[in-house]
Amino acid sequence: MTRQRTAILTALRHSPGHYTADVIYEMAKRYYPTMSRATVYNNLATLVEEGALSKIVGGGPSVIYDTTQVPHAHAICMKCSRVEDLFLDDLDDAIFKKLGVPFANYDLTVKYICPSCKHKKI
Amino acid sequence: MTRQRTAILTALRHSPGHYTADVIYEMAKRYYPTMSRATVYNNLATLVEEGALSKIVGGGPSVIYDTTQVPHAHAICMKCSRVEDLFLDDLDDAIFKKLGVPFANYDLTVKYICPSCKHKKI
DNA sequence: TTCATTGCAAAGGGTTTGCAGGGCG
DNA sequence: CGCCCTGCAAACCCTTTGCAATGAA
Repeated sequence: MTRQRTAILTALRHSPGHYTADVIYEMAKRYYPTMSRATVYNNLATLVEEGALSKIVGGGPSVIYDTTQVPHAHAICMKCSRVEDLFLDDLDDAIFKKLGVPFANYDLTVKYICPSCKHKKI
Repeated sequence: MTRQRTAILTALRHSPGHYTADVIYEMAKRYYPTMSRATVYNNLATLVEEGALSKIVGGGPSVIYDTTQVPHAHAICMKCSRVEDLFLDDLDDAIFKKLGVPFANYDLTVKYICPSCKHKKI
């Protein structure tokens, strides 16, 4: 538990949400200005392994990290890239039934146009 | 409809499955040896847009393309990276009910250890 | 003819790595 | 005291891009 790691955790706890690694880097720098990018990537990887964060891939060029702890799905807007949490009931059971063996975790990302963007007709 | 594009389609039809862009590039070269990587990427993007292929992201550093046409989920082994198709019933409805608005498509990737790798205890 | 597509190579960009120095336990 | 973590920059690697030449319709 280093100071840098504490800074990352503090930043994330202070503003839960969906962020790219680079944004988290900027957020954490406010608590520990000399922090390096590599350290952020290291710690994010560890936090994902520990289950404290989840990765959202496929929503643009960079990975998005989600601070929500409960397993759930994501809906990402194809226009503004904003991520919405989506809690589906019984998905775990449904997967297990089909797969037949235990699984580590899942990534469910739904691509859509969010109401705000649809309204704007960008 | 260029010769290069025909070569890619022929290669994919000849061996349906889950491949990275690079593997598809190698496969297509057997039908059209002077094909360039950029052309493969171009055509894969077009085929995904048309719905003839689907992308699987998050299973390693490179995108995997799936020739299966019916919407479905994927289970990817964290050891050997092999992809298994997974057909879940009623997932579309469940997503729509929670989301409240129509969606373009979804990516559901389950991470697990496949029976073969579990057995090997690599 | 016309315009999208190809091919080549180089750029791009998020992420990872190598290694030396530092600090937690 | 030992060992993992940090920091910096360079390397990495898949993917995209720029632009001239090609060829499909």
